[in-house]
Amino acid sequence: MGNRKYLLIDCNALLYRGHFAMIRSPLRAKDGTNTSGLYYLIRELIDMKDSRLPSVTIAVFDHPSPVFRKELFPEYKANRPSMPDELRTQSAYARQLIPALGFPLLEKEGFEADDIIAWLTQESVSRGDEVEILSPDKDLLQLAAEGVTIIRPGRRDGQETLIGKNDVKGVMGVRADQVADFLALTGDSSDNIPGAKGIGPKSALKLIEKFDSIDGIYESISSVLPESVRSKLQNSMEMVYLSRKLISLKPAHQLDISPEELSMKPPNTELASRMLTSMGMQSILERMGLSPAADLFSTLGNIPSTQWCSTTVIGSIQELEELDLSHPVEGFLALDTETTSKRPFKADPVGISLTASETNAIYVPLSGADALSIEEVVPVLKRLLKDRLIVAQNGKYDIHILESMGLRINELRGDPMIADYLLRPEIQSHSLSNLSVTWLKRPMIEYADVLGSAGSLADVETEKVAEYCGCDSATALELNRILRKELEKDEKLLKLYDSLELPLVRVISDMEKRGIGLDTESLKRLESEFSDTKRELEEEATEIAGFNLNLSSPSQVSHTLFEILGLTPVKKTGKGKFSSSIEVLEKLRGKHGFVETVIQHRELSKLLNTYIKRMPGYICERDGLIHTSFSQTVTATGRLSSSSPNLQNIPVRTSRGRKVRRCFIPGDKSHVLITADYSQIELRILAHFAGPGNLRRAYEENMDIHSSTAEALFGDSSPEHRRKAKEVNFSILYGISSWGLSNRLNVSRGEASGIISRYLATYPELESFFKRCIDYAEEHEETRTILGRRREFKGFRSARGTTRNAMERMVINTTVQGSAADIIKIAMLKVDSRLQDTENAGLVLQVHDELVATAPASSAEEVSNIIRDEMESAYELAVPLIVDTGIGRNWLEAQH
DNA sequence: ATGAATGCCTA
DNA sequence: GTAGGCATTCATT
Repeated sequence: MGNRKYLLIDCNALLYRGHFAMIRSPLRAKDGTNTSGLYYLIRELIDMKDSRLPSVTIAVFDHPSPVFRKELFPEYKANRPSMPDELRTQSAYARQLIPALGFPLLEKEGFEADDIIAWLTQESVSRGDEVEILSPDKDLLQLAAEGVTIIRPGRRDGQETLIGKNDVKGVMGVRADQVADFLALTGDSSDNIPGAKGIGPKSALKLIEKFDSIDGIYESISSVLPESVRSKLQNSMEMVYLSRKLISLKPAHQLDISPEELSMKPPNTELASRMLTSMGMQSILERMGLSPAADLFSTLGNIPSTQWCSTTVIGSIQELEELDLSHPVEGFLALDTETTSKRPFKADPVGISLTASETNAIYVPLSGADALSIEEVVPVLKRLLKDRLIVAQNGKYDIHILESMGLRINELRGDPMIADYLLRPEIQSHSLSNLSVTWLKRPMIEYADVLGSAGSLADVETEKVAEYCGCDSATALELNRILRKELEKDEKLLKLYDSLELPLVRVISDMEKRGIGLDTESLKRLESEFSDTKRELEEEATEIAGFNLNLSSPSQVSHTLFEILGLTPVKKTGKGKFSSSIEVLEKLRGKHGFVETVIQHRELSKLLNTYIKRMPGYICERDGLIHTSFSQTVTATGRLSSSSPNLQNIPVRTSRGRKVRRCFIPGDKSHVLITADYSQIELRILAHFAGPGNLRRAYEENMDIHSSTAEALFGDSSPEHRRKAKEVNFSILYGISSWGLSNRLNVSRGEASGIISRYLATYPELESFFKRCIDYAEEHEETRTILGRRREFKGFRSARGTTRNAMERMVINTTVQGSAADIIKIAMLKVDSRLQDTENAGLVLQVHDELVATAPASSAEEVSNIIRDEMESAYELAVPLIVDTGIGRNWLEAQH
C-alpha cells in the first residue's frame, strides 16, 4: 500500500447543500420528484473524480442515528427538524444510484459520515496514502493535515477551495488542530451543541489565540480577562468539554471496513441509465458515457407504497348518484377537498374525495377536463352527507370550501388534527402526514410530489390528484378511529373534544367567513401622516449621529447610542451586545435627544410596517373583507391563535396605536361592532381555585381588586400604588418571581420580594393553591384546566433549579390561562347558538378574553345584552364573572 | 434563500 | 416570570 489517493465524499452534507441552494426553483424529475440535492451530489462527485484523479472515490453517508454522540449528550441534534421527506427520498435514490455507477458507498450503523471519514483518513495517512475530503462542513477542517486536504465545493459555479493543513488558519482563524476546541467554545446551534454560553466566535478566537487550546484556557483560567468572559467559561466548563467530545473527530471506535468495501466496482449500467433517464439527468448520463434507457415508465425505486388505499374517480353525475357509501366505519364518513390555494377565501375547488372505508375512497373532480358540474354535484353530495358523522382533517378548511360551493355542514364529528391537539397540545405540527407517521407508522404522498412542476393542483392530472386526495380522506377516517379510541381513555378529554372543540369549528369558520371591514381611506391618511413623521425622525437621526444610519437596525442604533454618543449601556442582549430595546430606551430618556428620536421611530415603523401598510394586502378580492384564520391547534394552553393577519394583536395601548384600531369597521355599512370582554377573568379563576379567602371575598363583594390589593400592600390606594398593585396582580398570573417583578416594577429584587411576601400574606389561599397545583404536577407530570384540558410536563419530578422554577410558572399559568380559554370557548358556543335567530348578527373575533361581534345598528343593544348574558353565565365559578360591553362604528369606539 | 437574533404588538 | 404572530436585519443552513 501507500501512494494511493482517496477522495472521500461527505454525501449528506452535499445533498443538503444542493437541496437548499435550489429550494426556490428545484430540479424535478418527470414525475415531480425533487432532484436538486441528488443532482448536485452526483455532479460534484463526478467533477471531483475527474479533476482530482483519485485512486478511488468513496461516497460516505450518515447512518440515521448517531448513536454514541446521543449517548454522550441526548440533546445532540435534538433541535434539528427531521430531514424533509423530499430529501429523504433523494438520499434513498443516491444510495441506489451511487453503487450502480460503480462507486463504493459507506455507511455504518451508529456513525455519522464525519466519523467514517475521520477513521478512513487516519487509516490512510498511517499507511502513507493521501486523502482528499469533499465537504462544505467546517467541522471537517480539523482533519486537515500533512497529506489530508479538505475540498469545499464552490458557490454556484464558482471554483472549489482546497484547504490544506496550513490554510485552515486563513479560513477559520485557528489552526486545524484547534478547530475542535474553537467550535467547542462557540457551540453549534444546528447540531444543538451547547458550547460556552455567552461565548461567540469573536471571544473564542481571542481565547484560542492567547491560550492555544481549551486545556490551556482552563489551566490559566484565573488570568482570563475580562471577568465576564472568565465567569462564563467557568460556568460552562463541563459543557465545553462535552462539546469538544461531540465535535472531535478523533476516531474512538474501531470500524470494521474491508478493502473490498473501498474499491471501485463494475457499474450496473442498466440500472444507472434507467435511474438517470427517469430523473432527467441527461448531462450525467453523457458524462458517464451511458445511453438513455428506453423504458421511461420503469420504477424509480423505493417510492413509498400507497397500495393500502385505492381511489375511484367518479366519471359522471349518474355514477355519483348511484354511489353507495353506506358501508360504515361506525357511521363516520371522511372527506377531503383539493383546491387551488391554501387560503380558503381565494381558493377554487379542484376536487373532493369521500370515504366510508379506510381503504377505498371515491373522488369527484371539480375542475379540468374531467370535471363534474358543481351545481349538479352539490345536491347529490348533500344527500350523501346527510345524517352522516363527518370527519375531516382540519375540517374548518373543508367547511369553508364546501360552503363556497353552496353546501353547509352543520356539524363536524371528527377532526384528527384537533383530537391529536387535545392529546398532545405541545406538538408543533398536527399535519396529516405527521399524524400518519406517528399513529399509523406510515408516510404519505407529499403534496410537493403531487404538484410536481405544475403551478396549481388544477393543472395536475386527475388520477394523481384523486389518489392523493382519496388517501387523505381514508387516512383521516382511520386516524379518527384510532384517536377517538385514545380520547376515550380520558373521559374529560373526550367530552372536551365532542362537546367543545368540535362544535367550535363551525362557530370559528362562521366568524372567519363573516370577516371584518377595513377603513382603507383612514388607513391611507394614517400612512402618509406617520410616514412623514418617520422621515423627519430619520433626518434628525442622521444629523445627530453625523452619518447616515438605519434606525431599523438594532445594532446600528446600539452602536450609535453607546459608542458614538457615549451613553452608558443598561442591559445586554442574549449574547454580548448592548440592548437597545424600548425598556432600555425608556431608562435613557432625557439623557440625549437621540433616544427620543429612536423611541418615536420604533413606534411609527412598527405601526406602519406591521399594520398600516400590511393590512390592505389581506383584503379579500371576493368580498372586500378581512378574514383572519383562527387556529384551534397551536397553543399549549388551549387558547386560540390568529394569523394571516393576526387580529389578536391590533394596537390599543398608545394613542397612535388606537388610531390604527379605529380603522377596523363592520363588514356591513348598516352594522356596528360590539365588543364584550371579561373583567379580570384569570384573577377570578384564581380566586375560584384558591377557595375562601381575601381574593374571593373581594370579588364577592364586588370591590376594586387592584385598589384593595394596593391597600394591603402599601396601606393606601393612591393612583401610583393602585398601578403597582395591578402589576403585581398580573405578575401573579405568570407565576411570580422576585426577579420578574423587580423588572416589571422597576424596583430592586429585595423590594420585589418584600412585596411578594406581603402579597402572599394578604392572600394566603393563593400560596396553598399554587402548592396544590405543583403537587399535582409533581405526581402526574401534567396539569389540568377547569374542563380537564391536559398539558404534559415531562420531567417535572426530576427538574431542578431554574428549569424547575420555569416549569412551576408554566404549570400555574397553564392552569389559569387554559381555564380562561375553556370558559370563553363555552361562551362562544352559547353566544353563537343564541345569535342563530338574530338576523345577521354574529361573532367576528375572539381576543382571548374578548369577543367582537357585528350586528345591524338597530339590534345592537339587544345583541350586546345576549352576548353579555351568555358570557357571564358560561361557567359558574365561585365568584361572579363580569363582562363589559361596548357598541361603536369601529373597533376603538366599540371598546366602551 | 432560510433562520437566528432582536424587537414589539396583544391578552 | 405566561401564551401567541410577525417585521427587519444579519449571518449561514
